[in-house]
Amino acid sequence: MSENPGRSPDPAGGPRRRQKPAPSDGRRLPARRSRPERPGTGRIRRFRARLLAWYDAHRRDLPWRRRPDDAWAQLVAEFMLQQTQVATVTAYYERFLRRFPTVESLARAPQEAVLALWSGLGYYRRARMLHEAARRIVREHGGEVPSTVDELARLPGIGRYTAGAIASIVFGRREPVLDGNVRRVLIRWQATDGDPDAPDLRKRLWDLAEALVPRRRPGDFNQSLMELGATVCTPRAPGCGVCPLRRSCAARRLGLTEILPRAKRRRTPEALNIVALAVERDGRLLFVRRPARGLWGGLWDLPTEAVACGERPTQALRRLVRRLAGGRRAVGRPVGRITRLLTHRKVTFRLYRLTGTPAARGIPAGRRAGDTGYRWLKPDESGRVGVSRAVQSLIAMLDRHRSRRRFRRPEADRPGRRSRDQLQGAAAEEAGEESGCGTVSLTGTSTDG
DNA sequence: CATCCGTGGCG
DNA sequence: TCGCCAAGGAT
Repeated sequence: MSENPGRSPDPAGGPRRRQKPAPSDGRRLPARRSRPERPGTGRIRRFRARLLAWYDAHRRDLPWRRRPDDAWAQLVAEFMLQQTQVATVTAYYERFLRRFPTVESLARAPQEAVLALWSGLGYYRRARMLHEAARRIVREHGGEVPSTVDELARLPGIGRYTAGAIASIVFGRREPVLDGNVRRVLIRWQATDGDPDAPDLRKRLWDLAEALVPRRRPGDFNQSLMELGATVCTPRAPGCGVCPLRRSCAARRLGLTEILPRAKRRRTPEALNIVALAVERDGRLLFVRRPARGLWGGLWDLPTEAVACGERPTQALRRLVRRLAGGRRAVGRPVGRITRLLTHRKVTFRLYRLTGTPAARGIPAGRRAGDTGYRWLKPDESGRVGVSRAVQSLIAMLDRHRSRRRFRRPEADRPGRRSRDQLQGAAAEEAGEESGCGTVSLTGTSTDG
């Protein structure tokens, strides 16, 4: 055991060597050799044992852990959990599985129903890919979720992480996983400097994860790593005092837990201004379908128009109304505005209500290029189709606006009683506020130039 | 390889 | 308020 020729990467640099301090000035630590791990070295055995013992004592009771043998349930969970936190997913998970308890049930379902249950969860392409994966599992695998990483990774929406997770958690295969949590844990454990997204570091981390995962209980081990990252080895203020790996953690020894992993630099989100129009007729609201690709792809949307750089929102509104009403004269009354922060965009919606009932009669006179349809929905029906959180907010704002107008007494109609949204929307409208520059054209929201 | 894709929580 | 991050994958 003193010699381990095939063993690597030793997180501490070697069986007997001490960990070299990680430079905090941005230099990288010397690259370590990464080769497949042979099981059984003392350090790695301790790592596994401590982590698994901790997991057995502290694992959270999560919905998908209650049916460990249900490959379909696990697959759904893994799709939902991609780039999404556990707390967010749990609200959607049970409802989705109740509606689609089997691969076949999802494979048969119309895309509309899938997106409706995904509404608000984000990254909607995942829903379409899960849908397609279910169909292919039925068609090509007899309805059984495949058990090897190679087969899994050929399915849409399944990459190396998800394939490893399913193979290990459901089928007990010795396959590693590397997600954001595992990456952070391992980077801290070995006090690795460098860009976590750099390919060479990624490869080394995959190699390390591969070396660490045991033959026995690989799924539990992988989950324990992720669980540790999610609950103890958190990005900020990690709970090192209760960490099962604290005795062997290089970052802790070197006082680098607050520094590692090195933060990614992100661009500041780009400002994007959108006018949206509420077109009401017979108690229904007009929705248009967004193009399948791009932002909020395939979801239903209110009619929108991008505000060009330097343009007043009202100009875009006029353009939108003209396009919808086929040149008819109609006006939009400002309802309010909302702002959504996306990963790399800050989208401001200004909502208007179309006034003038005759105008709504001829709508939609034409459709935008890329739109695949439109429909009129009653308020209680909007939950049945896929809509983004932004649209949910717009609808809620419209509802508040309506009830205010219906119930308020005239003397209550003073600025102090109006919501901030409406006030801002109205103020912006009156001021003829211009859109900020630097906006890009939103896919599917072309200015139909 | 870089960029794109949503949303919510946290300090 | 604001930046960062999350059980990533596709292009």
